Amino acid sequence: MTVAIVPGRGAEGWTMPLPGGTATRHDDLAAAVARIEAEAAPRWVLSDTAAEYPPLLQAGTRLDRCRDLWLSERIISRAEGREAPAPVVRSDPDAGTLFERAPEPVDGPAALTRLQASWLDQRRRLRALGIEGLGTLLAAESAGGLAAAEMSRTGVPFDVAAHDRLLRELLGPRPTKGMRPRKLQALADRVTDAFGHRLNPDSTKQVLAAFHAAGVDVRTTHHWELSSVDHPAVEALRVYREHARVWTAFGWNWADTWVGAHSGPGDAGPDRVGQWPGDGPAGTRFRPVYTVGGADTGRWATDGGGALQLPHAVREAIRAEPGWKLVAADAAQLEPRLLAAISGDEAMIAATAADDLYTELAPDLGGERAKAKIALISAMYGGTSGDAAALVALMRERFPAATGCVERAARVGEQGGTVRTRLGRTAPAPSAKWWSELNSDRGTRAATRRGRFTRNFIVQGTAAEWALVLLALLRRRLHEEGLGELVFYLHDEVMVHCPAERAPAVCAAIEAAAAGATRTLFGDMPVRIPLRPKVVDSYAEAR
DNA sequence: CGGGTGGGCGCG
DNA sequence: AAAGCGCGCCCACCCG
Repeated sequence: MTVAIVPGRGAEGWTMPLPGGTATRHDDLAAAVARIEAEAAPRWVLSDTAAEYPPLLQAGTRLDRCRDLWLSERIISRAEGREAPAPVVRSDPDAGTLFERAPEPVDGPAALTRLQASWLDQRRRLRALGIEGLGTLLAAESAGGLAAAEMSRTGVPFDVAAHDRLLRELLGPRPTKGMRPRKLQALADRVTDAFGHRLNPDSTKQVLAAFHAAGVDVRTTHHWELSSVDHPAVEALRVYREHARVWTAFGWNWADTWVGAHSGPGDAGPDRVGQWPGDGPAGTRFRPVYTVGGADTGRWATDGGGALQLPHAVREAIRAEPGWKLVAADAAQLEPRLLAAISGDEAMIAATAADDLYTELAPDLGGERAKAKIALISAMYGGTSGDAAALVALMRERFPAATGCVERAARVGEQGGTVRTRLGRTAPAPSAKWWSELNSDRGTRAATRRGRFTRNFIVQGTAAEWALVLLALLRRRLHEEGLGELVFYLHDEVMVHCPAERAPAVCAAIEAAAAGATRTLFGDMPVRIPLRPKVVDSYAEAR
C-alpha cells in the first residue's frame, strides 16, 4: 500500500492512497498518519522529507517507510543524464508534476494530484531506465531522509561541561568578545617570536611574506609543504592552527549554537526505548543538520554544525548518559572491499575474508602493509606520485579485474562519459564549462581531473549506498526491537545510544545490518564487509 | 559594508 | 601548485 501525504497549514493535512485513491482531509495530520501507519504500514509518499517529516516527529508520529520524491527525482534525473529541476512550490492545479513550471497556488487535493503525477512519472521513468538496483537505491535514499530527520531531532548526547573542560585545557578560559583565548594568544606569540616581528598568524599573506623574508622559499603555507622546512615558525604555526581551529569551528560559540536541551520527552524508561525517535534520556544534545545525498557520490553532507568534520579533540565531549552506552561501529577498509566486489575480482574477494585487508594483500603488493595500502588507495584515487605508479602497476599485475574496473571508469570520465555505482547512482554529466576546457589547451588537465572523479565515484558512491542500506536496516531493527536511539552517521560509521544492558543486542543488530547491506548489494557473493561495533562511554574511545 | 573567492584544514 | 577522491567551515582578502 502506498499513501501520499500533503501537509497543510498548522496541524491539518491531506492523505491519498496511490494510485487513484480518494483524497482525505485531516484536522490532525500527525494523528491520522499514526493511525494509518499502525493499521496498514504503508509506504508514504512525500515531496520533501526534510521539510515535512520534522513536524510529524514533533507530534510523536514515526514513519517506517517512505518515498521522497525530491531525493528520487535527483537520482532519476542524473541516471537520465540531466540535472533535476528545483521543485515548483506553486502550480497549475490541472496537471503536471512537482517539477514542472506552473503559476497558480494549489490546495490540498490539487497538491495530492501533483504528488501522484510525480510518483507515476518517476515509476515510468524508472522502468524505462531499466537499471537493476535503482529501485532499491530510491528506497534506501528515502529511508536516509527519514533517518536524517530523526537523528537531527534526537541529537548526539553531548556533555557541555566536558566540552568546556577540554576547551579550557587546550585554550584557556573563554575570552571576552574579540579576544583570543590566553593559551591561543601564547601560541600566536610563539609564531611572532619565531619570525622576530609582529604578524597575524591567521593571514596566509603575512605568513608567506614572513617566510620569504626569512629566506624560506615556499609557494604555499600548507603544512605538507612546510613540513620539510627547517624554521622554528613551522612547528609554532602548526600548533597554533590546530588549536585555532578547535576554538573557531568547535569552541564555545559552536556549542552555544548547536548544542541544546534534548527535544524529546526524555526518560522514556528502559523499556522499548527506540519506539520513536527522541525518546532517550533527557540531557544536552549536539543536533547537526544533515543533507542527505549532499555530495554527488551520494554521501551525506551537513548544513550547519559541522558534524562530519568533528575533530578528534572534541569527541571526548560526546558521552553516553548515565546508565547508557554508545555503540560506535565503523567499516574497516570499506572502499577496497567494495572495489573487490564491484569488479568481481576473485582473488581480491577471497582476501576480504581477512580482518585487515592490507596485511592480507601485502605479500602481493610490495611486501609491506603500508605499500599495499598505497597501492589500493592510489588505484582508487588515481594517484601517481612517489611509489604509487609502481605499486599500481603491481596491482594491475596481481588484481587485473579490480584495477581494470577503476581504470575503465577513469577512461570513461576522461572522455566525458558517465559511470554508475552498484545500485545505479549516476555521476553527474560534465558541465559545458568542462567541455570547453577539454577542447582548449588545458584539455589534458580537464580530462585527467574528471577521470579521477569518475574513477573514485564508483567506489566512494558504492560505499555510500552500502552504508545507506545499512543505516536503513539498522534503523528499522532498532525500532522493532526497542534497542536504542540511532544518533550519528558519518560516511562509514554509525553510532547508537542505548541502555547499557542492551549494548550486546545493539552490537548484534549492527552486525546483522552490515551483513544485510552486503547481501542487498551483492547477493551471495562471498565478499566480507565487517562492521566493528565498540561499546564505549565516550566517542573519543571509539577509534 | 556585504558578498564572493581562495587558502588552509577538519573529517571520511 | 601537490602527487590523490568527497565534503563544510573559518578567516583574510578583494571587489563593487
